[in-house]
Amino acid sequence: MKDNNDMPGHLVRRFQQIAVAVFLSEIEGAGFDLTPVQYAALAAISANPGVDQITLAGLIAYDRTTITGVVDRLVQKGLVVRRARPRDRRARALHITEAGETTLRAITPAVEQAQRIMLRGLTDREAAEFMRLLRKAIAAANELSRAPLRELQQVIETDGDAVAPRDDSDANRS
Amino acid sequence: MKDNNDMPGHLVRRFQQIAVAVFLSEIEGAGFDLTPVQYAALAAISANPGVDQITLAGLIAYDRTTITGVVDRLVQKGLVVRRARPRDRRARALHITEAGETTLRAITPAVEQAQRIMLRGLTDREAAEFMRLLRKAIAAANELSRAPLRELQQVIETDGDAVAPRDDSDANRS
DNA sequence: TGATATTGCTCAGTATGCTGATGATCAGTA
DNA sequence: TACTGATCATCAGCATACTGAGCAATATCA
Repeated sequence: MKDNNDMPGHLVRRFQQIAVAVFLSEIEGAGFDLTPVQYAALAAISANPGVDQITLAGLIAYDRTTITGVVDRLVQKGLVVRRARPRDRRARALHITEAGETTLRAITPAVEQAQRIMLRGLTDREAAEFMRLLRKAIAAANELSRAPLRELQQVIETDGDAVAPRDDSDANRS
Repeated sequence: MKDNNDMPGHLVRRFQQIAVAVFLSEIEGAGFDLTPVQYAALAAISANPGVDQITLAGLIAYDRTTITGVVDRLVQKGLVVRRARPRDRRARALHITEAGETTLRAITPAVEQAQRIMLRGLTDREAAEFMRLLRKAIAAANELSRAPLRELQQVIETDGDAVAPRDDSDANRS
């Protein structure tokens, strides 16, 4: 029988566990209280003001039912606001607040430090190869989970803000 | 600002998400209902009859508070039994049942197939390198999470059963 | 326009993972 | 033996993730 050490699934679970612990430790050390998931969502909202939750979920590969709670917590912390979108009252346009931007800038060093720490066992060359292989494996299996990564494909209808690039003209690709 | 694609933490979270989805899909396709976490625990109990929960947790790097629920579910499914250990009434000696062994044997092909599918984007050579890097990175950061991997180091005191290889004579190794 | 399909979001329920606390038991020692 | 500290296990509480269901609003097409 195969050993756990030969199971990519088991190894990845273990590394993910370490990655989360390192992230939380660094963020807390910097005086903040934000999970990896919340950080990724906050950064994505900052880069795409006015996104709706479904689109946001696709950008960072979260499940649509998970994103609700994550945004709830970001709103509760005052880092994000949900606004109604006049053109589509189903959607909630997400915007980062001043406090959110401030937090995002302030924790970036800790976030980057965390990435280095979790790879401390690898040389720079190995780390680069590791990430290349991860990206390649993920790309080939993206559609196998319920929450695949989705590129931004159309202009986001906001309530007035400038927004991320969108292109309805190529709506006919697979 | 760094992109998500440059963050090992984010990439690993995504791959882990895919790995779990693939595992569940293959297991369900084979007609069983077992999570990756439950499978690893079941396999570890099978290989180490009579282990207590803390030791089991160390063997597969689970948190001690998580293992309780996992074992609960395995017991509920009739795959594992908890027995009192006469020499230490704090501990619960875990044993796999007949049904557990049968299940374990029956799902092994699906488990191995799942490992192949999640790496389908990589060549054999890349897959091997990927796992080597994962193992190396994990080894260097093992102690950074609350639930580090712990090798089996002493004889398990059971309630009469034969037990995992144990050797008190070399108890003085690191 | 009216019926249907789709979309954005939320909720209930289940399964990890973690923090921190508690209870029961055991080991070592004064 | 009484005390102290360590160990095994569990629990409450919180944060992901997912399945599946349902609601409201929009889009589409006959």
